[in-house]
Amino acid sequence: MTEQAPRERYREQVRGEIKQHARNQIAEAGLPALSLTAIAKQMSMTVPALYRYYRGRDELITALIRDAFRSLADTVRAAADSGADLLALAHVIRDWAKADPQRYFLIYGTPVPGYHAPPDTTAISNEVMEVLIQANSALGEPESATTFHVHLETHREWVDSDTVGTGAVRRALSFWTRLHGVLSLELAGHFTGMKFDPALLIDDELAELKA
Amino acid sequence: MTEQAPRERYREQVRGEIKQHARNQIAEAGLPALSLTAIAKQMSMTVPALYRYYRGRDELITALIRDAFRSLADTVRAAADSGADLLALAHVIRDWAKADPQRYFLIYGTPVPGYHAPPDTTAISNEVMEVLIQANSALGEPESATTFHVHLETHREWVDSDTVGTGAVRRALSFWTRLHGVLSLELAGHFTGMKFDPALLIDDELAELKA
DNA sequence: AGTTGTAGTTAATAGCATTAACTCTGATGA
DNA sequence: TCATCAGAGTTAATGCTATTAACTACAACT
Repeated sequence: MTEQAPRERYREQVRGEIKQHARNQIAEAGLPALSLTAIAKQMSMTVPALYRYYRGRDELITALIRDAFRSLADTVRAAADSGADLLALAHVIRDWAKADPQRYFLIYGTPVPGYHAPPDTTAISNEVMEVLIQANSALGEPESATTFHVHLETHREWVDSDTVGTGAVRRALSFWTRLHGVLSLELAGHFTGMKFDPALLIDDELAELKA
Repeated sequence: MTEQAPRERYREQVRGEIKQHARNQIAEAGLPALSLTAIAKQMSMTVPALYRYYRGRDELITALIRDAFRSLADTVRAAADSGADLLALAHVIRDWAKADPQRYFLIYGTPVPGYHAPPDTTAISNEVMEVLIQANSALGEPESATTFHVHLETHREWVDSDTVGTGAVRRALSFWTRLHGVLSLELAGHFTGMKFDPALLIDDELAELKA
């Protein structure tokens, strides 16, 4: 088997370049600013040439969303594997988000009413959740069960591993929603004017999580 | 002083109609789907005629954002004035959001990098926060101060009323961020597949708030 | 060496926002 | 009452945007 790749390799190369330009545009001016025309101009190509690499604007965006999820999942898993505790994990995610806020919003921002992410993308999303649940399984189960805990007992089919306690699932959900709550408002600039440090609020919110 | 209004009244009437069509479009297909062309068609007008009423697409969006903030502030204040407790307040906000998710995202969704809301709009946003702080001042101050609490002591100039305790401010922030965390993920559909009831998660998250 | 697929082109279509220049009409002041 | 003036609405034009179709040229493979 010789190098049957040169054609395919070039293709992947160009696909990557297109995505890079797209990422830059989104990072600078948001998703609405993503323009195939602008990308083509930057690459010294004509616009229709881009259609050789992506079916259209939507497929390009979908690819970017998938990449973003992949990057987040890898980052979170790497941190968890190297023994980061929940607080450290939270700050790893925050750092990832702050490095490129629009990438975070690409994943967790305003949804487009019609749009449904392809199955492989939601699978990656679940990966993140699985890591969070695992990270939360270190702490034990609570002695007193809250209403939601009881509710979760009978609504946790979506969790892959049966071995993990419902308390861990519940804490993972708290972790995720609390972190996202602070982080998304911070990234969206809703705290500007209020001069406190969002990182400290996160610390506080997650400290209470252990209770 | 006679009826100097007919002209001005008609103007306000049309401005309202334009906004209504805009709201419908956004509710159905998101902000990117907002099209002046479509609005003009629905109103049997030509597109440039709309420019008599709004400087352009951006000013129309700004007006919608202001209206959304106004509606939320009024809703929250009304609930608070009629003696709703924190949990009830949370569900009032959730109901408001679920009635028109895209309106919620218009306010708290993905930000446009360049965009800064006009001062009068951020003022309304502060109104909401003030109500939340007041609602949280009913509960007393905690005996033990967390790190963030201490931090907040010296970073609360943005709070109008000096009489309210820092604990109330901290709880208001927790309330807001926890609610937004769950709500925005729910509205964005990130819980679909996980079959639990987000309302119960909110109850749980806010129950822990009292601690 | 000829065939075939792929990258790239040009040309065309259609939708979008925005501005300029114009017309008409209803209210207002002399 | 009539002239004026402002505002609503029009048409026309500009310049973006994405998308599709039809074509060309080249490079790989048989």
